[in-house]
Amino acid sequence: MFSKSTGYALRATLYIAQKGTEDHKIGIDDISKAIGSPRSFTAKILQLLTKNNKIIHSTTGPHGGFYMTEKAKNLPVRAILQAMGEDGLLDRCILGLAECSEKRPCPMHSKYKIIKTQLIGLFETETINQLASDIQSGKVFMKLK
Amino acid sequence: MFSKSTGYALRATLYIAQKGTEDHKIGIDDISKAIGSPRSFTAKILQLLTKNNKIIHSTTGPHGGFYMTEKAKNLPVRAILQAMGEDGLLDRCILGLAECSEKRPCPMHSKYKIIKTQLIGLFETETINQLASDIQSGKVFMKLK
DNA sequence: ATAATAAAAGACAATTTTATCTTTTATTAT
DNA sequence: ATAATAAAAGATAAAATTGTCTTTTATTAT
Ligand code: FES
Ligand code: FES
Repeated sequence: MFSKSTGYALRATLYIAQKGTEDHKIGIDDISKAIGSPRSFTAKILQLLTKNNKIIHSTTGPHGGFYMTEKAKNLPVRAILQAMGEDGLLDRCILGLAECSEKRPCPMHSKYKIIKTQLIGLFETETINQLASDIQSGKVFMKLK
Repeated sequence: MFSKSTGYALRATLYIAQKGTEDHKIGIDDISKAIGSPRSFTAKILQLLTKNNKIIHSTTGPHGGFYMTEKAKNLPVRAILQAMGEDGLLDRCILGLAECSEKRPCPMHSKYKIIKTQLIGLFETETINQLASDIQSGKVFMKLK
């Protein structure tokens, strides 16, 4: 569905939401180990999330690291996709046409749009901290390998 | 969702299903113009579809080109994904975990699986010629640009 | 047989995505 | 002030995807 990068972004954000607070920040080393992603590459991705949409925050230096504000934790998961520039993917034509629209629908459109609506709804209604607390409950998981 | 290649594969196949019969084969030039895809690249992709799963057939020489048997036209659209090796995509974890399973579900799993089931069902139940005839009815479209 | 046609096959190139490594900058604690 | 820490920034590289171009092979019609 999404790119590897966006997968890392989603999982890293959920991890930070779980463990990172303003007075207990999480280092990139911890994060990349926890979610099973390449360290430096993940660092780049987190920079996007701090700059573009301020989903996560970071500080340098000792005791520095990544964390999220309570406000940001209440954002829908979709906000992460937006920060990664992959939000549009949810709206795309499943057959790869330039755009998915009612005006020039592809042969899959009428049936796919119902699914698409649910998909967008899912990313729109689920919040980052809902998912994060589900992980902490121990019933769901997030490590790659 | 799918790669560009798979998009071309889907659209090319639907075009061939519409226009190509054993005594009126369709040339790669015609196909790539019709669906708005790079000619030579599309040719490669069609080779996969002829070799791997025999979804489409082809002959060389004058009056040669691509066509489909009636049997193949009754295949589900999913068969095209399979031939392209992207069938697994439908089953993948939306957060990018190594596998999507009930045993180690990600935090999106329980809600996503309902959508996923519909998605797989859609590709499984829609047949190539159903979509192709919808295109011929003129109500739906398939050109990239 | 020969020429013409069209896909198959192969070589290569451009682009995008993913990944690694090094240097710099900001912050903290001593 | 200085050393230590950790992210930011930058440079570079590997891998995968997408795209182009040329040559070969198979088929048809003359
Ligand atoms: S136009 Fe193809 S899914 Fe909407
Ligand atoms: S495990 Fe993530 S969607 Fe099933």
